[in-house]
Amino acid sequence: MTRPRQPTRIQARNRAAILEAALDVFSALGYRGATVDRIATAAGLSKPNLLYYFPSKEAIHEELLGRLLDTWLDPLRALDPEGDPLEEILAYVRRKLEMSRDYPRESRLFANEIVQGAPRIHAILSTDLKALVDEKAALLARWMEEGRIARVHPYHLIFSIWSLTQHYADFDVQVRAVLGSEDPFAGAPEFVETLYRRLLTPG
Amino acid sequence: MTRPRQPTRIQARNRAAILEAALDVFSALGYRGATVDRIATAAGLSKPNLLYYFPSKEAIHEELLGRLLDTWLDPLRALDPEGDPLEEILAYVRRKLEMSRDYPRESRLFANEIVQGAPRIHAILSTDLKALVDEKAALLARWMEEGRIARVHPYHLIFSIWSLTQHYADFDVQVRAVLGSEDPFAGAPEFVETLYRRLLTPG
DNA sequence: GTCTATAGCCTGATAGAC
DNA sequence: GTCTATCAGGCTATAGAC
Repeated sequence: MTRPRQPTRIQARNRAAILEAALDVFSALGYRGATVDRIATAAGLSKPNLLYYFPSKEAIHEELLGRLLDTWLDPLRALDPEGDPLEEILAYVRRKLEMSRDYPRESRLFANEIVQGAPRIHAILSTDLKALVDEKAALLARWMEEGRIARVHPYHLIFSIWSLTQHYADFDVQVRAVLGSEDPFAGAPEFVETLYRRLLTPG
Repeated sequence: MTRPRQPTRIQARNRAAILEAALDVFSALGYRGATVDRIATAAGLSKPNLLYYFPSKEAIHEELLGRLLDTWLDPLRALDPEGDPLEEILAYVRRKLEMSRDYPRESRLFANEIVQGAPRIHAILSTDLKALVDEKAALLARWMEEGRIARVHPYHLIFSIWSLTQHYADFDVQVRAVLGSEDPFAGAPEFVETLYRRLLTPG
């Protein structure tokens, strides 16, 4: 009853375990700091066994990045031209903040990659990502021209949302060191909502 | 005419060259990605010769971090209780943005360290950095109570300044990939100034 | 599919001549 | 002070038994 073409349940489970473990290790130590042995142990496998499922450390990293980039940009894609401008933007900000809270490893995986010059995803950034941002920046500019939100540089507006929200994931250690016992995600949502309301309310 | 206690000119020059080269390499590749050989070559020295000046790769990294952290926090220290609140904050924001433009390597050195959990400077973050931020957050809170700037969470206000300004250095590749040929630092100062004016103007 | 053993490379650091 | 040569350890990846 072996199925030679379709991945077996064991294969699917092991590949998933490897990717989960790799996300843990890559996001915490960066590409160079992560070792195959460490990922394998975290996934409950031996090192050669891990390399039976993926041809190389590089391949695991690539698959992780590609697979997660899409999800990561979903909230921006969801920015709806038909919705209320300010509410759409605030929903985007909120969603991004929730992702920093709930998926900090994903955020740090990208942060690690980009701080070091994005050697593996640079092509995607200047094609797919640029195209998406161009589209949404045009939408923001239209809303501004219609007077429905205040006029600011649309690209820098998007950058500000990225940086403000991802900061809580990427610089988590620093934020917590400064705040002490206070939970960062207690005050953050109210702060960013206030910020974007005041920045974008027309008039 | 050798001076056994005082560093000679050659020593001083070589140590400086090593630190300069190390900043280049560490900030671009992270601690693990940087190799002693690469730093040595960039400094115009052989690997053993570099290790004549510094006992280890770790020692170079530590000296860099310690030496730069102070400079990095100077703009926050300069926040003047006697000045005009909004203008003081805007000056701080502007100075931070200039540092991202003029010293992006320093920003990325810290970003690399912090994203990976700040293993080497965590103690400093929760003592010195926390103390400084506590002091300045108290100042901000006082200004808010006096009604001289609008009321927001002072710590998150500081985090927002850090993240917004350093984003242009740390995520430089992404920002440039999205903007294409447009210079990020053309639109950024006006954007952040508008943002903080609208956020903090009382009323 | 999973293991032990190991090849082969790279890296941090040292030895020792000059 | 600076070099060449080299060691010792850690790493990715593979070989080959089961």
